[in-house]
Amino acid sequence: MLDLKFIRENLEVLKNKLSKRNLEINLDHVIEIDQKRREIIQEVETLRNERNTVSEIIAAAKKEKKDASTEISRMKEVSQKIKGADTTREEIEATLRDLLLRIPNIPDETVKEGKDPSDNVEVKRWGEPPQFDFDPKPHWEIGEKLGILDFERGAKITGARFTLLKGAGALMERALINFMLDLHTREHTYQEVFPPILVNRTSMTGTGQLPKFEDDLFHLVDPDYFLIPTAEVPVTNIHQEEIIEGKNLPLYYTAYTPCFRKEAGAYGKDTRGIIRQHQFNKVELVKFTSPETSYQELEALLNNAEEVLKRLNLHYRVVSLCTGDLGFSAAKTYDIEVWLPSQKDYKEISSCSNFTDFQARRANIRYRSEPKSKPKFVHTLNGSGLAIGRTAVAIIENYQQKDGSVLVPEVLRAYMGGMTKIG
RNA sequence: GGAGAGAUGGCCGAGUAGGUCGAAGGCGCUCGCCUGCUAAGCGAGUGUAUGCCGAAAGGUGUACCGAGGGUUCGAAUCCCUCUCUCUCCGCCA
Repeated sequence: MLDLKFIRENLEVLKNKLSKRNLEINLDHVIEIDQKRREIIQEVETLRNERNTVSEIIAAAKKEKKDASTEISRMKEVSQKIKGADTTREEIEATLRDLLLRIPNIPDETVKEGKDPSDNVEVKRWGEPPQFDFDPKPHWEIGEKLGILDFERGAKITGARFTLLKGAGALMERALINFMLDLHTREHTYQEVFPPILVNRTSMTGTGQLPKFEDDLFHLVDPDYFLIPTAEVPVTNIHQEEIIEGKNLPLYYTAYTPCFRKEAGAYGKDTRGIIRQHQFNKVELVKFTSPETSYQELEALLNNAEEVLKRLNLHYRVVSLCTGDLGFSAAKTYDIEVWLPSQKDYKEISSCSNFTDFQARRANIRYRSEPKSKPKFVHTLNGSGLAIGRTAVAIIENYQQKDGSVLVPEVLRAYMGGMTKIG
């Protein structure tokens, strides 16, 4: 959410900046509603002031046992007026809030203007694609043959885009989770948390999934809860409605959770294999920082996520998303894309973003730089560190052997009971 | 799921025959005084949000006593609904 005052005072600049995103936003309407809101507030407050003043007179009169019936009947009318005006005020404020919640974050200055993913900027590359003296197979063929990925049974148990992991496949999933959590907690000083994976409407609104993207979420009707699409939601909301002491910033959290996405609008995309599932595992990195340090913290967070791929010795590149491809809540985003031999292309495996004060304002997460100073909004950041399923895909494809087996990356062996090869 | 208790300012905790309560008192914190250091003591101050006035200091209006609604000229106080916390019982990984 953007600051209403900021919108009011920087309307033209803001229009220009938001126009770089690939969507329509009507800010004039917001200004118009805000104007109405301010007028009605004035009206209500003037009436209330009258009521409060006369109430004291009535109280004094009653105490002295004097008659106050004239004032009382006059205040009856005033109260009626207050009621009416207040209802109008509430309606206007609800409308305004809903409008504000649907305005995306402002892209950072350093984000390139562009329409779609083709305009994203590659900022770095690490390692080399592996060379094969045979035709590398896609992970679903390898996985099925090895008996570690079972698509038919996943679909039978639940439906499309659900997969059953078996044996070494399940083991590798667990090993990857542990490996990543250990790396981030022991070497990158993140605190491990395990949050609820069902959250309420307020939390979803706080991080920006609601009200605009309800169709992408799995929703429980009774109670009115949602399955998280990413650990970003519960972890960022840890400090919802809190004032953090400045000396405690920055805060680093890491969490493993399953994630659930409807993938509405992705029909026909990545239908084979486990690239795009309704349920997948992810280790997430979340930071709460002061506004001054958030961009350098973003670079550090990106490095922390990259480190996972380096240790697994998987070739990847990093791209900086252009304004048209930037997510709703983000001011700046780096995607890490890992090399997939079967596609001869890079596939997103992590997305690291600075949300500046956008989520903090929605979720009301503030900090005090000095013990007595006025609370200000923190900056929130997060990134995948990494998506587990897609990491498994990358390992299966990049470490595949001619005989159909898959070598286990060195760092993972200790986590898999010393296993060096699957198959 | 059943029965009961509770939710007040940074914390503890008063305040229920409705009116001058943004809210006693204590703790904590800040500033000052005092004491050869520390402690104790004394004095003053100490919530948030937002509008208006002011260069600023500050002044002033409005709202907030878990949330929402109702009764009333007027609600922390009365009524209803909800949420959360605690205790006991049941069930359960």
